[in-house]
Amino acid sequence: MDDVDMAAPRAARTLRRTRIQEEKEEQILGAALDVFSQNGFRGATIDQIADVAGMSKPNLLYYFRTKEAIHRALIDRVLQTWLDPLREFNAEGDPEQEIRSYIRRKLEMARDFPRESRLFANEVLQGAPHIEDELKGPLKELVDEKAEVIRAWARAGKIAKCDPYHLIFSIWSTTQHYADFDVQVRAVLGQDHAGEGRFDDAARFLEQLFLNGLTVKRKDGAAGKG
Amino acid sequence: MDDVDMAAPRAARTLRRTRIQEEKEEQILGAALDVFSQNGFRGATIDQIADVAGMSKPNLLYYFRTKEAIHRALIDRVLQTWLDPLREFNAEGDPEQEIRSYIRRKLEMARDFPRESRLFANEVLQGAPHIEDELKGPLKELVDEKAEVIRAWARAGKIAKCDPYHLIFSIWSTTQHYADFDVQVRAVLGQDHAGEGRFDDAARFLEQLFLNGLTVKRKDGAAGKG
DNA sequence: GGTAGTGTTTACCAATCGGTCAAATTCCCG
DNA sequence: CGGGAATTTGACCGATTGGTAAACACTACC
Repeated sequence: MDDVDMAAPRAARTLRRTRIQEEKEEQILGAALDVFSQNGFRGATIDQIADVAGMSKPNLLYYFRTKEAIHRALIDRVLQTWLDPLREFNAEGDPEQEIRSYIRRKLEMARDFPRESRLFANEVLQGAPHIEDELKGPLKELVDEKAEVIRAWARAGKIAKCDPYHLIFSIWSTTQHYADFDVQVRAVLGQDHAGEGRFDDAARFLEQLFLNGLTVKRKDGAAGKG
Repeated sequence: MDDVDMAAPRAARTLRRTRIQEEKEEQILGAALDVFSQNGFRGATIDQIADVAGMSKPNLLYYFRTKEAIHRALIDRVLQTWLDPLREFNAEGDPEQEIRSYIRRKLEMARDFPRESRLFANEVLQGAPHIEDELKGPLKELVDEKAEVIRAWARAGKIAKCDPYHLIFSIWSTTQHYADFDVQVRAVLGQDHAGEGRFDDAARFLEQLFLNGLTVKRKDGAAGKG
């Protein structure tokens, strides 16, 4: 291999990564997270990212040769940590407790990393043109694995029988809602919920919902369908 | 009022609406729904909309003077029908049945009008710059009203005590998920769920979730928290 | 302290963006 | 069929888009 990969960012063609490379790439990815998560891929511009990153456009393009390259690097980095909560889902643990803490962890991520959530939301919403492979490959495999865990719990009578895939979807959607639709949530709740208490309220509600549902528990246990 | 409103589309400044006006505006809004729902406001272009609508850009701009005008007309039209299911939420009905049919109606809309769902999702995700007033005004008022209904049901012991706002959020998020994150849902479910059976599965799962939760119902009714 | 990369900037490019204009065409009604 | 309004088009505009070229500045290392 005589010729270097000219498609890679110029800074990556050199052997050793310099201090400046680390710093600038960090700046760029941070700015790109801001811009891509707010405008989606098509709506984001390199100028905008360069502006937020505090550098000139050609300087930015010295580190990432194209808009796609920035987006890809960002997706790759974020996807890793994003699926961690699901990976921690433990087959040996107590089912109710596992579901409870999964919900809680996902809510914490919605609260602490809303931009990351919106980055994916934008991408998937717009047809996932850049992450199709990740969805059909690693993501599907991980979900398949965890779905089997849930199914085993249901078979063992530890939780109610239910479709494990739709259970996972419902946990994703309810928790990520507080990041992706934040402005709507805050608009509906109004000024009095200005703080971050809505995340605690959401945690309480969702734990109740997923474990007990809305039906009033009757003393004689007649709540089951007749 | 001598001078006409020059900010309005030229076609609207005339008194009688022509057949052609009706038809072309319909074409444009249909195409705009396609394009805006897939790319968001910033990511959409007039050329693209004109192309999908099968007309030239100047011709399109004869009916809607700006990109914002198309978007606004689209939002106004769609927002009306979008909130219908929530409006139908009936205080006098049976709580469990009302929640059940609300979920079902929302799922049907996710299945039959995914573009409309994605239009709003894109808009809210990107900070709702064009519909802030609608969220804080009419939407909030409608939700406030229905939240009071739910609260009354809970007080009367007809359903479990819970935060009505987060209940509504969770119904929105779980149902719209099947429209907004459709590609992800299909990627995870795989080829075997290629048809539209996933909506039926989702309906079954969500009804069970919202009414009974995941905890196994015990004969002695000990499922309630101690 | 020179020099070979490494990093940065200015100037620029073609393509696309939202939008305008005047001329050409079509439609509708008497 | 005639004529005025409604509609459509091609040519065009300045701004912005993603990206490039080359000169310039810096920095690390001998």
